[in-house]
Amino acid sequence: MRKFDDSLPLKLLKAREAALNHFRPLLKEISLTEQQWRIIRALNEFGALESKQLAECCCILSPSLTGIIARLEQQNFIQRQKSREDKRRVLLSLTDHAQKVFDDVSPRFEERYRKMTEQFGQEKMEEFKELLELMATVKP
Amino acid sequence: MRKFDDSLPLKLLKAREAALNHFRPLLKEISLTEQQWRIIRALNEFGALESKQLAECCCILSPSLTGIIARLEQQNFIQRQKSREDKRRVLLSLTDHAQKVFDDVSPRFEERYRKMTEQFGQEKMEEFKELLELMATVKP
DNA sequence: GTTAGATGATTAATATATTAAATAATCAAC
DNA sequence: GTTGATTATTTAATATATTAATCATCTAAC
Repeated sequence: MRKFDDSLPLKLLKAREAALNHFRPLLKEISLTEQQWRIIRALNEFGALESKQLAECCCILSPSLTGIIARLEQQNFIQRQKSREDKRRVLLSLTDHAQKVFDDVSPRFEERYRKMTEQFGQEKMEEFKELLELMATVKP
Repeated sequence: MRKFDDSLPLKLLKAREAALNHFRPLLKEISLTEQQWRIIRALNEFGALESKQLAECCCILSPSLTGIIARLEQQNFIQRQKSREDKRRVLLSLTDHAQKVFDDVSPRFEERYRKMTEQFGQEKMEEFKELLELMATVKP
């Protein structure tokens, strides 16, 4: 039978852990979790987003997002406003404070990302990302 | 600047979600979490393991493992015994019940794994796993 | 205009992740 | 044989993941 270590989910988990280790020190330094930073990055790029869209693009389930947003709002990183057309929806965006923090630290993340890519190999990284995208599309 | 979607950790997360979607229905059917199943698979292959070794090979941190083991013990899936040589260590192994459950359902997991591999492509999968292993070795 | 069903967000309950601290046992040096 | 550092595990505190259920709003059909 297939060996324990020959498991795609496990290999994906271990690879992700290794990748994250490149950024954890920086995240700790600015006191943000991986998920919080992902959300801030998304809102920086897309501007205001509805909760559902944010959950979708950050790969975070709605119930988790509710809590994460509440804490980010508490820390003055995110502001919420209800949509006027559809009162069920909530629009989320970065505060000026969050934007400033992002602009300050994102170059340092970029630098670490560059180093990680360099270590791994530029071409391999391209190939790797393509395979990851392909796997993300495989339906059960 | 690099786009939001061009993030290796995010791609790894999405690929892993997609991969797990092939097995979630089965896990739900037998009322085991992904982590619980991973631990059972490990103990099936390696026999008795110490907590630390189990954490290492399952990529689960010790404090998480403590809780997971407690629940698996509660459900009569795992038995613990303290090492006589080193009273700090705990030896973990599958109960007969767990072994029986594993033997019963593992073929169904194997079948789904086979289908997933087939959908993704056999050769691509090989290549993919090699890149994943390589990434797992990259140090920050 | 009402109503049944669908949808977006939240709440609740339980499981896991993460970091720091505590506990207990071992080991190494003296 | 004590002491001090190290190691394996657990506890504590907080954050996130997952599933089910709730709540409010909206939409479509009547």
